Parts: sequence; C-alpha cells; structure tokens
Amino acid sequence: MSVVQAKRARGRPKKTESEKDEGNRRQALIAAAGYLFKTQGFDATSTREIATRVGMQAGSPFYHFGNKQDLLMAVIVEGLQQAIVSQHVALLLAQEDEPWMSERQRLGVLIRHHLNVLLGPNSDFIGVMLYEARSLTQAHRLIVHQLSDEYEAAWIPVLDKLSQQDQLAAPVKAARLLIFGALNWTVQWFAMPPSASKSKDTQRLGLDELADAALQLFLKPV
Amino acid sequence: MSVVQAKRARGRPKKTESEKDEGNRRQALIAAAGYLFKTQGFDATSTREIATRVGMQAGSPFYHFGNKQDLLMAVIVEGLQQAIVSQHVALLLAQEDEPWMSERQRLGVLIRHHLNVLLGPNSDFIGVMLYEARSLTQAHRLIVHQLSDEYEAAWIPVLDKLSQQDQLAAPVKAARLLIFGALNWTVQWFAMPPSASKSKDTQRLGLDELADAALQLFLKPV
DNA sequence: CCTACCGATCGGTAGG
DNA sequence: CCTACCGATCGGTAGG
Repeated sequence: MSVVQAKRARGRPKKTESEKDEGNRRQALIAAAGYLFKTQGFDATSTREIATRVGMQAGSPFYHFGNKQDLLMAVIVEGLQQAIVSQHVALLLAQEDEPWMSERQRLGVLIRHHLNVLLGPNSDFIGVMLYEARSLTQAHRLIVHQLSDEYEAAWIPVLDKLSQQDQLAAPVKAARLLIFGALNWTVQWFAMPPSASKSKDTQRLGLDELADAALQLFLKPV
Repeated sequence: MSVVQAKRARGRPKKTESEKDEGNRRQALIAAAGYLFKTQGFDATSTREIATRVGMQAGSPFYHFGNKQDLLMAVIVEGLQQAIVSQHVALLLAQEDEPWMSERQRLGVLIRHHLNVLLGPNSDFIGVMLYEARSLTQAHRLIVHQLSDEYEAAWIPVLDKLSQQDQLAAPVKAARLLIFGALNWTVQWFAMPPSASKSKDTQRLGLDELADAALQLFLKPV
C-alpha cells in the first residue's frame, strides 16, 4: 500500500509518509469541496465530483470523511478558524501602526478584514458557511454557532464603545446585526475580477473603497 | 374526470370548472413549493414532496409545470410581482396620510415595507428568490433580474435626493447595495414568533422597531 | 390528474 | 485508497 502511494507521489521528499500524505489528501478534499459547495451549493455537488477534482475514485472520500455532511462541516470549521485567527492578526498589526487607535479606526479595521474574509482570496470556506450551513446536522450547527460567536466577539466591545460615544445612531444589537448583514450580503453582488493578471490591484482598491463607504454609512459623521 | 374533481371539491360553487380549478391547483403547487423551497432549499425538496403536500400523485405536478425549475421560476415570479405591487400601494397609502412627505419619510416607508415583504406573512416566495435563484436557468435568471430592478427602481430617486441633501454619508450606489444587504440579511436572524396566538402584536412591533433602527443607522442624524 | 414505470444518479459500503 | 457494487431516490414520461 505504501509502495503504491510512493509511486504516485513522484519526487516528493520522503517523510514519515502515511501521516503527511493523509493530511494532504484530506486538505485537498476540503479545498475541492469548499470550491464546489460555494459555486454550486451543497446539495447540487456530488461526492463523486469532489473525488474527481482531487484525482480520487468515487468511494474514496469516505476513507477520509464518514459522510458528506462531515466534509461540509470540515469546510466550514476550516473557514471559521482561519477567519478568527486572521482577525486577531489584523487587529494586532493595526495596533502596531497606530498605537492609540480610536474605536472608529478599530471598526474600520474589522470591517476591512471582514470584507477580505468574505471576498478576498481563500473566501470559499466562509461563503459555504454563510449559505450552506443549513445542510448541517443540528449538533454541527451548534458548534458552528459557537465559532461564529467567537468571531463576532471582537466586534462587541468596539460597537459598545462607539455607542457610548454616541457615534452609533441605532441600538447596539440591531446595529450589529444590520452591519453584519450589509457586509455578508456583499458576497451576492461584489463580483471578483475574473482573471488573476492585474486583479490584485483592482481588487484591493475595490475592497478598500467599499470598507470606507461602509464605515461612513454606519457611523455618524465625525 | 370532472365527476371525480367535483367529488373532491365538496361544496365549492359550481363554475366553469376546468379553468378555475386548474388555476387553484397551480396556485396550490406554487404555495407548497414556496414553503418547501424556503424551508429546505430547492435541491433538498423533491417534486414528490410538493405533490404530496397538495394531495397529488408523484407525477402530477408535471401536468402543470414542465419541470422542477419552471416551478421554482413560478414561485419567484409570484413573489416579485406581489412585492412590486404592494410596494406601490404602500407608497400611495403613505402619501395619503402625509401629503408632503420628506425623502427621509419615504425611505422609512420603503424600508418598513421591504421588511414586511421579507419577514411578514406570505414571505416564502421572496425568501426563495433571495436564496434559491442560483438554481434557475440563465434565461430565467435574467427575467428575475429585470423584475428585481423594477422593484429597486422605487428606491433610486429617494436615495439620490437624500444624497443631494447630504443625508447619506456614503456614495449612493454603495449605500444602496449595503442597505439592501442589511435588510435582506434579516431573513437569516429575525425569527418569527412561533405560535400564531398573540404573534400579530409582537411581530408588528418587532418590524417597526427594526425599520426605525435601520433608518437611523443609515441616514445622518436630523 | 392518476397509474405504472424508467434511466440516471447518488451516498455509502465491503473487501482488499 | 481502489474495485465493484447496492439500495434508495429522483426527475420525468407514456398512456389513459
């Protein structure tokens, strides 16, 4: 068995195979599933299609995942964990540049980062979580909910302080839900530039402008 | 055949049957499909389930609709047409109460009405259009897009004037998309009260408050 | 609109 | 991870 694997993985540095490889294949399945679930939806994507996309046979994904829903869960958890980590990093980096940040600036960072999570590279996983979480079992949905809360936790104190400073023109909770909605919905209309040639520039610009517009729209003028 | 139908439809006033009945059955299918597509998604709902819900046999929906996607299309078009009409009515009624409305008030009416379309009674159809339009053919999607434009058309002049009056703190186009997003996303979190007993009051209140919060959040303070 | 039916596809499994 | 396979379900149709 391990001979067969070594044959296929030509030229790869020989490590303690069975482990590293399994991780790679698993990750490949998650990536392929993420892309297909995002583009076609969970129900409209067959496990065969996912398998083909990573060069496997029809039944092989079930060696890595118990069933199709576990694969969906893996995609969503992967996306949420990435988002939580990168959100922390974004806040820390901004803090370095601007040691005494205003709450307004902090919200700006959160919004800009969130748009990147939703629309930037590697945004398939979160897209799946936003629009396909319905297909999860209730137990899985609960876990997803907890991770989402963890992500949103960074926003609460910022919005609370902005509200205390009278920069928010609506009740905090409603404001938070409406703001998240406005941002999450961008997935529906903010088309990414099709090719990857000069896309890096136009993309960045678009996201920056959009983040500014959102910040200005939601907060009272300074 | 018509004897059998007359048997089932006990007590219905005898009209030129075949026509009125066909319309009824067709509408029943659209209503059932709307509910199931909204609750379970398009792909997760079988035509058999829809048929059972209106007391038909497995193959019978295809007497009224060529295929499953045509049924989806009918649901969405139904929802959009209702929304367009009721939006006109809402604006006219508000105009009667308040002959010289401000643009701010007009936006308030649009927001309040839109929330009712999204969350009020009979909101299944629009929910389906918001989250299942992806499953349409491209030709159908084009028509849906035109109808959506027709619905949004009422918003454009209002937002334009608010922008001219400097009541909007962001570029008009971005503002419009963000506002629609914030409202459309409410479908994801605004849970309707479960029972229908005293729900009418709490529901109205909730929607009114939410509409106010949205209006205040998006516009500069007066 | 029902009866009876079909081909295709799908998630998942046994056994290596 | 492949081969070979299965039961179930599904959209859709013919024929009345």
